[in-house]
Amino acid sequence: MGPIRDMLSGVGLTEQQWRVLRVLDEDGPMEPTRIAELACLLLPSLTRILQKLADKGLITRRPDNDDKRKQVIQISEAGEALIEAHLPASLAVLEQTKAQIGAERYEALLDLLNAVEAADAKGDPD
Amino acid sequence: MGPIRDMLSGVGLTEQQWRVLRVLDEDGPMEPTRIAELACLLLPSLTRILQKLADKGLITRRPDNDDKRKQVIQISEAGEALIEAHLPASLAVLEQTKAQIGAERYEALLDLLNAVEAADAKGDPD
DNA sequence: TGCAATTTATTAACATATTAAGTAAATTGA
DNA sequence: TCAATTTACTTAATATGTTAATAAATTGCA
Repeated sequence: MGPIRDMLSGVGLTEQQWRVLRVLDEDGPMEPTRIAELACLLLPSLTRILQKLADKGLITRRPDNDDKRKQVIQISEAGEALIEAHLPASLAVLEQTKAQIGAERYEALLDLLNAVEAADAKGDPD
Repeated sequence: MGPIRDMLSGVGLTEQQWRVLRVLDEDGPMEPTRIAELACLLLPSLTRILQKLADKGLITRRPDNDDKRKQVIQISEAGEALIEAHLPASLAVLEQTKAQIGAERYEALLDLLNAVEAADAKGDPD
């Protein structure tokens, strides 16, 4: 992910922070547990990331009225603007990588990674 | 790598510390820079890992006589004993994963990961 | 109803990843 | 020979990964 990281470092964001922002931009407001699933992060990591994104003014938080343990995280206008400004470049990097290794091999890679995850999960009683 | 990590946590080692020990056990004494290459670690990370392994008495360090910038890291007898005691279990986990996804698919996965690395390196002027 | 078990999120503690900067030793080249 | 550069390693600062502990709210069942 070197190229994408280079792009993000100019904006002062890490890859994980960027991933959280993208999830919120794509799927709308949601609680931290769901963000963690979609962004492939553990909750303790996400807690720190949300604190930083809130400090930067890229997200807002509010309590959930139905379940007071939960909160609702939402991307801010500043966050949306940031996504809009840099998403094209991000997608271009991904497309370039896919093109260089070939679309078919790219799909095959994703399949294999899922297979390994499933295999390890079988051996791991978590 | 969940299963291997579970095994190592019982010994008080992390995956990276284990990897460094294995490299030293397989290829003999060498300098930190070479260890970093073989174990896929950056030197700052390796510096701390070597400190911890030395604290545990699993490695020894001595200055290099030819080039005083370098040092020579060597696995200790305790380190060798630890490898000998747990290598079979470690290899068994790997073989199990390979068996579950299939040897051919396992090879294909390694090839694809190398392809991605090469593609990203091309786009990344580092 | 009352309480144990579960869920959600945070905090803490330790380990690694990454980048940048710093230091010492060795090499290079005029 | 000596200033400039390169190499080897360390230190520092910031961020995430991972596990465990904890607090608060909710759930479910005796």
